[in-house]
Amino acid sequence: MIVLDLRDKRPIYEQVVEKLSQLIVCGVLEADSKLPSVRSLAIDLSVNPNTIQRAYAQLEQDGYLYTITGRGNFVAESSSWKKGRMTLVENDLRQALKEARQTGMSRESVESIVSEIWTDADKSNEGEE
Amino acid sequence: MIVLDLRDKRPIYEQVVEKLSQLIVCGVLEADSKLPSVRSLAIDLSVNPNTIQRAYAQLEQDGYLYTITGRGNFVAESSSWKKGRMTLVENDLRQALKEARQTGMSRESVESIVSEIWTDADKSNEGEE
DNA sequence: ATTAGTGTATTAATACATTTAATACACTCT
DNA sequence: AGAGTGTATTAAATGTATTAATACACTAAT
Repeated sequence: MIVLDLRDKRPIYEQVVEKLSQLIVCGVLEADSKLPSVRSLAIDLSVNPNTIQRAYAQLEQDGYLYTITGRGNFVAESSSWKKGRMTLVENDLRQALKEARQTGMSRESVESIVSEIWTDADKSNEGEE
Repeated sequence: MIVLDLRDKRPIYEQVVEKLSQLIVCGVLEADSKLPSVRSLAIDLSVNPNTIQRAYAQLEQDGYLYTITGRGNFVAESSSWKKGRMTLVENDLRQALKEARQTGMSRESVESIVSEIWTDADKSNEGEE
């Protein structure tokens, strides 16, 4: 389902959170569909169950999934994460734009990149070498 | 000269790198002007000299300053960091824009934020609560 | 030459976060 | 009852950040 990058210096649970939340935001994982169990995903990724549990706890905290004890973890509806995700994303964008301007990037260059991103059909993910 | 945020979970040396590089990029620190010595800045921030040295080493690596042994550290010319900084900033911006689109932010909303940032006179730094 | 100030390097000790490991418990479904 | 689920706890191993204490080489001023 997901693949870890061992060269990534971030904690494993953080990578799992990122990958799964992206799959949910993209719509690849439908609302109310069942996610892999803590133990099965741990085995799948060759990782300790505690690590997956931590990731799932974070994902639940952020509204990306809901838990039913004894049954499993399920993808939440977009209404649960839309708001929080939007503010996070907007803050990131503002920060990036500020630094771009501060570094001397022209507004035209920025507009060009915006056009590029919004034109490009549906390039789901970047090519990570 | 700079102030540390103890609530920030990032390493101290990383905060120092961020703050100083911003001062240099903004032009607050002129090229060839002398930076505080490793020891004096360490005392100023109530931190170990090794931590400052690590920050300075990183800043030199990134082209923000140059070192003359026995004399001190000095602010580098913009040509030294402009290129690397620009690619970093552009990558951050692309990533932020991709996530914004993915989350469902409209292009108009993005354009609005771009206008806001490029209109705003010269708000050097955000308000960090 | 001596002294003070500078960058640089090394080693040890401590603190903290991440991760693994081994359990144990409560719940759900069959 | 049994298998599968989420959850909680404790201990140990690992890696990084930081402090601490030195030591060395260079530069500038006297």
